[in-house]
Amino acid sequence: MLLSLTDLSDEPLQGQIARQIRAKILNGELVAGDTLPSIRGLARDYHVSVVTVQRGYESLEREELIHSRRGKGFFVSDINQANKKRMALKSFAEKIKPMIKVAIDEGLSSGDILESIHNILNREE
Amino acid sequence: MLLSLTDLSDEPLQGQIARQIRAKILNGELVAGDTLPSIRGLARDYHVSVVTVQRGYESLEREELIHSRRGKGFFVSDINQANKKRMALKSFAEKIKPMIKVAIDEGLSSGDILESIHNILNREE
Amino acid sequence: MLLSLTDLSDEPLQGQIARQIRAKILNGELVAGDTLPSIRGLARDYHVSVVTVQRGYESLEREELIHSRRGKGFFVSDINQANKKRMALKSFAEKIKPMIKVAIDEGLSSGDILESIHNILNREE
Amino acid sequence: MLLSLTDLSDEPLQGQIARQIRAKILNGELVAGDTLPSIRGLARDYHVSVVTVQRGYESLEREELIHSRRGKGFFVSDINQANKKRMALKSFAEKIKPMIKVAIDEGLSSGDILESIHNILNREE
DNA sequence: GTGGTCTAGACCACA
DNA sequence: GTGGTCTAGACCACA
Repeated sequence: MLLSLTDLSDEPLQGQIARQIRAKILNGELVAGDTLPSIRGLARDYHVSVVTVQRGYESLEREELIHSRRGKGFFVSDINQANKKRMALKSFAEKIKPMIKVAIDEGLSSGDILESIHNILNREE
Repeated sequence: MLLSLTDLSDEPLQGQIARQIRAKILNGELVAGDTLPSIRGLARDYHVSVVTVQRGYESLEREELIHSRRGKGFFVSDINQANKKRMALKSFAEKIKPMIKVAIDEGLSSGDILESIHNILNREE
Repeated sequence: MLLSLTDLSDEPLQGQIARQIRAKILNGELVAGDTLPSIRGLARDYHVSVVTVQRGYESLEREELIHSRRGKGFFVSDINQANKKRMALKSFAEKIKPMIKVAIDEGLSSGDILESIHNILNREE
Repeated sequence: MLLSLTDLSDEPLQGQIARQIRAKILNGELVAGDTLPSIRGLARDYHVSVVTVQRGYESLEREELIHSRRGKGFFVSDINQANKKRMALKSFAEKIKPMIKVAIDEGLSSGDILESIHNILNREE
């Protein structure tokens, strides 16, 4: 599994691990039943602590995106396509909502906000 | 000055102070030359430490939204209307960009994202 | 007497008053026996506190650049030309020395420093 | 790391810390990737408060001379040699300029000023 | 009165 | 272990 981890970012390492694996599951790169790298292997490969990987996996487990089988490792759980999209949308909306509140408090209009998002989307393409 | 501070949030108190005053300046509720509450007064009124208020004010000072006058207190700096909007838009875009990247990584389309924002804006109104 | 006082600067008001009058004495604009504005008059004209002016005058008194006559006000003291230059040079050297130490600590050479001063002098002219 | 801190000086402790570490970075004594003493370690060793060290480090962080890594500590950032010299020169010029203005106001000539600097440099060597 | 600096503790998330 | 935030006091210069 290819991850890109850096301790220069504000984002905690455990969060980077969870986020990148979560994306692979939600966008279909990883599918139900796929095995995840072992905690120790991933820790070794990326020079991070076993505890750090463990905490990343725990987040995904709590979101029911992955599950562990005793002695066998971690596996991608079975989530149907509709649910995946629903999860992605829900987590996006939850993160974005407070930022929009702040923007409105600062005097931006709905139009300003939509235009800004539009511009970002165009640049991302 | 009316603020709403809580230590139940993940957002640091100093950040809550800075954010709420920033909004009042950017949306025109506070204008150039207005005085801010004294550090000690605000600390007393909201039962937070003097240092906490000071750090909030320091952020705003670094953003050049406010400035202090020796022995007199803090004052709202002079920023023109165009600049206010530019600042609000810039900070919004900067916060929102990484979240949009994540959403795209998770398989959401531009349409999904715009629709989600649209829904949030409608509910906020 | 024309002064330029601002509370936007880092320099205290009392220091601004002392500095500007000191310059007028050392560069000959004010000469021995000249009267200084009354403390209350200066305070009124420049919208600063009487205490602030008083403290500025006290600095100059301690430097023996001015003296008060009971009930009559403040007067410029008698200092000969050579002494004026010596005083200006001494205070310049004292302020500049620690800055030069810092510059050398930061790895600048004597040449770097002299060149920088040279550039500033050219621009000031 | 060897620092010399004193509360007898007018210079704030946090400023002394920042200044001395800044010098070590700019003159090459500390290089990119070097670790700084931990905030708590330095506070203990020099009998100053954790907050004081933290504020010193914050200054250097804002100047982008150092950066922190979560749970690991502070590290010297990567600045190339040319930039180091440019930064040292710029900060020197900025501090020195107002003092030269004062000296000129007090009637000193460019020659007086250059000679004074020259004398100081000779004594420093 | 005001802001600026400082102390000596504390609790938290993260590695 | 590390940094980040916070408290409840203190003393100072300045207006």
